[in-house]
Amino acid sequence: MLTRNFSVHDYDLAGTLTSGQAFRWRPSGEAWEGVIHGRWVLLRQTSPASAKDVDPLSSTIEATVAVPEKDWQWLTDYLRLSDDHAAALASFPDDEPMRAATSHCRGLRLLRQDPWECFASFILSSTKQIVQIQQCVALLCQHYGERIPSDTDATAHFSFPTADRIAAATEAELRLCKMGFRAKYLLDAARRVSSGQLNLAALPQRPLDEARAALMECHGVGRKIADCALLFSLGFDEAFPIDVWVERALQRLYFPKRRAKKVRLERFAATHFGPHAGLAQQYLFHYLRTAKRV
DNA sequence: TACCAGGCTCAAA
DNA sequence: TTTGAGCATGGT
Repeated sequence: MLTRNFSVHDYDLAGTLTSGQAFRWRPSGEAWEGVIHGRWVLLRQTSPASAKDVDPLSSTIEATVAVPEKDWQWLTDYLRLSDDHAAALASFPDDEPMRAATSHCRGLRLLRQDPWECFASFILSSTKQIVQIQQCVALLCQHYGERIPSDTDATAHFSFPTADRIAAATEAELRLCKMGFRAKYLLDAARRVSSGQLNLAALPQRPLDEARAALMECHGVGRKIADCALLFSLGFDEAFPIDVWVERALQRLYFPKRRAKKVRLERFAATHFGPHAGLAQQYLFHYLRTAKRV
């Protein structure tokens, strides 16, 4: 089967794919083109024709692949279609910033990406704009990924390179992908994963603090990058990455009168936002980046 | 031209 | 413990 429809509720596909958690999605007309676990995928969201008895939040995500699939669980997992989104929203603190963010970014969701791809991508993210991260990741895939089939083949598509493949490269070679000083960081992480010194697949079974510490053993990986990998790929829904945008949001919305240090914000986030703090964080991030005035 | 970007390391105070 | 320079690169 090359195409399958998924019924969804309160799901903003475009907002989710462009909210800075994944870097390989490109618009293709009304649809979105990307690569998930080495498969080329085209996703299109369609809303039902307006009618009184139709839930306005219900819609369909149509997925098209290039190679026939029997089992689509990989896509259900990636898009987290089985999540109880209403319960997650209900767990958020009932305060004005969260009400504004959830109202403005209706249907925003978390993705569950491949751990290595997610970790490597965020290693490349430091002091880069999202557009630049996308360009850098695309170059990395072109140089070190495997070419994969798509529906048109008008443009080449590539898988995300394995840690083994990147570990076999040199820092100078990686720098050709415009990653600058991050090349040595990516190489260090790839070597640790490739050698088995860092076992990403085992991290979900460990406590949050231990999993974070394991990732931060990699040179160039601090708490922010580790938390992104934990939240967007390893199933730690309580992880709360604090980057410049989220720090700005927390400062402006929760500590407007006095400047709070990063450690203070981390402690606040760990207790204030509940078991789905990571999703709350994504709402604040996307809200601040897309709202005209906050 | 100047500033900034989903940061982090390292040295100096 | 805290602070700030430096790191590559490209967009605005």
